[in-house]
Amino acid sequence: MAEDLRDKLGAQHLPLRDQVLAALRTAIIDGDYLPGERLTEDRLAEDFGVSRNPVREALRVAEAEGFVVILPRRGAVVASPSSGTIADMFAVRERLEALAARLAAERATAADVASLRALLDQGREATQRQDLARVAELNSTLHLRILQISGNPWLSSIAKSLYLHVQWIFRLGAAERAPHSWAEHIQLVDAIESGDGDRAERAALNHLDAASAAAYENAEGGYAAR
Amino acid sequence: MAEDLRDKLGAQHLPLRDQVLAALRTAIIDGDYLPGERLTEDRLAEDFGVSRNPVREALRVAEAEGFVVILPRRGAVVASPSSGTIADMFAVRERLEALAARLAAERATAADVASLRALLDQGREATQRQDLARVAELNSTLHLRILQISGNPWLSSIAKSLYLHVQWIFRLGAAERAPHSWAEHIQLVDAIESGDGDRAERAALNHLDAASAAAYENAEGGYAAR
DNA sequence: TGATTGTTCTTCGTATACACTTTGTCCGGA
DNA sequence: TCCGGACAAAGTGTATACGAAGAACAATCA
Repeated sequence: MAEDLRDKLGAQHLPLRDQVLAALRTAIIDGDYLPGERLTEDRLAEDFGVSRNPVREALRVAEAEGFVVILPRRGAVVASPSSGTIADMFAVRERLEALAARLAAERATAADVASLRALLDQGREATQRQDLARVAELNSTLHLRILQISGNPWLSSIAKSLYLHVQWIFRLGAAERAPHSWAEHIQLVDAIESGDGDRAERAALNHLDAASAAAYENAEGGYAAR
Repeated sequence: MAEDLRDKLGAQHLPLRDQVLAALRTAIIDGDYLPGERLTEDRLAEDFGVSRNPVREALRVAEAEGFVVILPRRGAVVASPSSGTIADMFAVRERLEALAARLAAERATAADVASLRALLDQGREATQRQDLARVAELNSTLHLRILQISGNPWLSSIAKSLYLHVQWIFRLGAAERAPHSWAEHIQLVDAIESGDGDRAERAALNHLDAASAAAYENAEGGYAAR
């Protein structure tokens, strides 16, 4: 949404609130703050070495993004993704990523495809090295790249936020599926390169189905603390 | 997302920041603050009769929702929806509302259908009275109700936010299409009542196509002030 | 004319204060 | 022992003030 303005002037200054937000997100995703855990403003301020104001502003955004729940007069707690909402999430993600794949197929330039191919290569290599963390990282990068190629800012920003939640939900456990899913990625990029929107959409749906099934299995374990 | 917690205790206290956010959103949607207009914290604080703190927190959320753009060290301006992003918006909305219609068809209870029918009746009546403002309002209510019936909180919250932007984009101009779109609404509710997911999805897509075409025509005029 | 400088506006972050809620603890009485 | 209320502690919600730094703009000077 209007990135054109954003990098005019006054850019490159990262307000503290944004840094706090980023730190808070990763802390939640990484499990440093567990679902259900109470997040008092003072404590966060101390953890991040800032005053209460930046923390408060970051918390409001984190709430809008669904990472925390704020109870009036009672403060914030880390949200708890229930297995019900996992299915819901994938239902939405399926639609969105299918659209992204179609748009990407219709709009991708040769350079776009090349960058996707490069990611695939790195992924294959990392898979051989059994470097699962790296594979997971490349996995995210690939999906976000496709979103970017789709050229639809709404799609991009919404799916990006969803994607963060996906990572949160199975930061553990799903790693072992990564090598498997990489084969599906190749199909997806092939389809995008072909420029065939229908085919790309089918490939994306196929991938999402498998991922969703895996997530579901994984979710049976449960992760909450409370 | 976790509304179950929300209405436990400490509820019913609406923090100022939420009131400010609501007021800000409607002010932007209603065109009181025009796209491109500068929003200084002091001014907003004065306009709403509060201190700067609640305003700042509301602004961050408004930014996350895409209503304003914040330039570091320069402040906030009302976002400008370009006709490019209108098409993008409808592309996303199409997918999401199609999903919502399908889920609603699959999950709607008799009471749900009855509430939709009631809205249709009110809409027909308002159309006869030529009360376009009321028709537009009922239009929103209907769509949001379907989202709610879908029972998917992600879908609901994302689509709701998109919907606000739709209203923003043609708060004027699209009103005259409302009576026409009402016929499509009846098709949609019929399909939901039938419990046939495919049919509901087709009805939603049909409706969205028409709305998107109308929005596009309407958008040619342009609305920005800058 | 064009570059530089200085002033002003505004945001950003910090600190502080205080009212009000919620929560937890303690104590006395049944 | 158990209950209930008083009381204190913790934490949020809001307001206010202040200093630092960036950005915009006008005035100045070459």
